[in-house]
Amino acid sequence: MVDRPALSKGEMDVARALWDVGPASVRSIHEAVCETRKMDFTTVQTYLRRLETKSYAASRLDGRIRIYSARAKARTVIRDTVDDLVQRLFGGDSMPLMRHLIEDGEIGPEEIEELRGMIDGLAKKKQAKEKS
Amino acid sequence: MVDRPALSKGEMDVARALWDVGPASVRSIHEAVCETRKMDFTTVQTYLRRLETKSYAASRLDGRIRIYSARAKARTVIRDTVDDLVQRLFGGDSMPLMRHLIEDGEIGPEEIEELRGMIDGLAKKKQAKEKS
DNA sequence: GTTCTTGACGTACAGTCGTACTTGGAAGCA
DNA sequence: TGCTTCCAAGTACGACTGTACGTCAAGAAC
Repeated sequence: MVDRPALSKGEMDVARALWDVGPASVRSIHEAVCETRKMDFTTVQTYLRRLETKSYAASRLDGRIRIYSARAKARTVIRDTVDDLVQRLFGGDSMPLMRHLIEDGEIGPEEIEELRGMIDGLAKKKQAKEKS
Repeated sequence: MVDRPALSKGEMDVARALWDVGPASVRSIHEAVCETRKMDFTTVQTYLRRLETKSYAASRLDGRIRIYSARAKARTVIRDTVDDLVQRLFGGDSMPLMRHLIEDGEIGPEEIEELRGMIDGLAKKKQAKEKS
């Protein structure tokens, strides 16, 4: 895959809105962004342009309206971003982050169950691999 | 507590080294940084100066050697950084991040046990709170 | 006491980021 | 058809980042 320059914070906010609302006009994306955070329309426009030059987004003109769509998958970007953070903050070991999330995060009872499930699943997968 | 401007990536690399080696000369910190990543001596110096103006570090002269020490606790910085990321990437919900870490991260058998323990602990704490 | 080494400190400088304002054309409406 | 509104596109610009280089003085070595 392409190796894209990392996203800045502001760019990430806009990218998230873009993932949320799917291919959409600047106006819609602007509205989506503003649900979380005030930002001028033209600022969003600028960010979208930058996302495009960094190959995180693509756009086409539909009449006189420009429609932006995501080019990079959210999952990939998230992976890269998190990996980078884990690297930088903990030298690559993700356990401290996990600890932090479990101990300081707001986790409800349902989520606790989900976590248990995920961990069991992981354990099972490990065992299966070991046998083979 | 003081509200400090956020750390940039480079600053964070140096801050981590500073936390690791404790109060130390630029040279020692430089060496520590370089274990993970090549960086010029004077670059480290510049970052330390910036960390100081941002109140993440303090320094004193010991003879003609300047000794830097951390002023912000690693824990705090980590919390702020992670919270910011979670906010930006998932709108504040930390579960997706957890999912990512569990599914994509390198987690050994021991760590699986540790995670189980942490989750049990959390569940117990929740229950206790509910009763009161 | 002249040269080498080590460090602090000031300065630099291009690149990126955050945040817009401005201009000019297309569409809608009075 | 002239006025108003919407949007794209260009431009701007100070702050922050990454990455150093150059200078100057203190101490070490000879």
